[in-house]
Amino acid sequence: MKKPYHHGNLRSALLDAARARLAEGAEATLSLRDLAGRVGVSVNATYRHFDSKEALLMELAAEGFDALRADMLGAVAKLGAAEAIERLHATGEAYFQFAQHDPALFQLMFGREGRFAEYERFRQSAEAAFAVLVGSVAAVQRVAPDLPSATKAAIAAWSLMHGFAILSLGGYLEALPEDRRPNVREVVKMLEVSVA
Amino acid sequence: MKKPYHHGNLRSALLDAARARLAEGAEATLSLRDLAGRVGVSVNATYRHFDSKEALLMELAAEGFDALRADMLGAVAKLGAAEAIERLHATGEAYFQFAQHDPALFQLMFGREGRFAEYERFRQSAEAAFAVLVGSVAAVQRVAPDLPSATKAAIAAWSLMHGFAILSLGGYLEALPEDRRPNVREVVKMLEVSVA
DNA sequence: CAATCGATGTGCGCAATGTACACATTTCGT
DNA sequence: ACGAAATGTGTACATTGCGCACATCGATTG
Repeated sequence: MKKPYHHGNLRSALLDAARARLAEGAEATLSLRDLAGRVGVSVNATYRHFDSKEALLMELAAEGFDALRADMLGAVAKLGAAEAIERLHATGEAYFQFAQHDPALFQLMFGREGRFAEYERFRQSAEAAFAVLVGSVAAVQRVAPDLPSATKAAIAAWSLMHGFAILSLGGYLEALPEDRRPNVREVVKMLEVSVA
Repeated sequence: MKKPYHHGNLRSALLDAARARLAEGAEATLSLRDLAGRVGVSVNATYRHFDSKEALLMELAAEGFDALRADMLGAVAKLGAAEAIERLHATGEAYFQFAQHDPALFQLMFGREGRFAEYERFRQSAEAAFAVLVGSVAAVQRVAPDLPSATKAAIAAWSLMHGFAILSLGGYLEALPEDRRPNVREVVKMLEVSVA
């Protein structure tokens, strides 16, 4: 049994390999040659499935948003029936956990100075993820999700969680003794006031 | 008048060139060869002043924190005598303006997944900048800056401003109509509640 | 004042990387 | 069955960060 000329589904295989490398924290050293090698294919075969390395990373980032959305929805669902504020807490905590769980992917999703925002594919996934947050916030406010107050509060909430995630990942808080820095739960609690 | 063999102060000249390139938004395409060329020197001359490209970027990022600190202090100073809460607002707004004014530098300061945090030089500057925020927050709380409550609130405040800055720069908010997204001032106002 | 030495700069070279171009192989629709 | 579309390979090139040997210069020291 020798390996066939055609791979079968190179595209997803490449993405899998890339995800694995990211999980190893090797974002900087992620090369197409490396990916192609792992999948057992020549470098240029990758260009049949992605216009460029950027395009491949963009796809990865977009899928990251899909996963983030799923995580947040899952966390809320697991609560079953609960107060709206509890659901907001769960949403925020899921956001933070996601960042903790796959820091490199998280950085990829946000760290390119919005260069990915040009891709429709990317924007859609990012917006869908954001919509979950808006929903949670709107529920707390007991208003329709498309009201300015809901989106504004949601952006504030997103900002708070996102900033905290970045600062945590970057190690900017490690200089402080543990009792002087808030944990996720404490930060999540602040969501309610910023949403009020 | 021909140019001398020795440059005179290559180190700062390189940093200036790098800053200029960053201001042009060319973070990704910032090469040592490019910098050396602009300064009129061979590539390897740079290695007499920086151990690696990373080291050069780290220095840039550290100086970024110094500048950020100066900006925040300056904004507060310009207020003269004022309510503590006003000073906190000014601090937060200065933070955001800094990010807006030099997005590439800002990303450099935070976007490397904290890889710079290993450098003492970097950590010191970052902490000094953070100390300004802690001071502003502590003043509002009327407590000593080294109390847990002050640093915790300061981290929350930092998170909020930082997250908002990143989301703005990344263009993640541009999908929303203007009247549905908060501006800096509105976000800054939320600092008081998260600090209360 | 000249010899010397450390600091600074140059040239050449290497391995890795993204990507273009020409060509090979396979699959599929008609 | 056969030609076209899809997919993969090989070669090649420019760019990049960086190492090594050597050149140049300013300061120190006898």
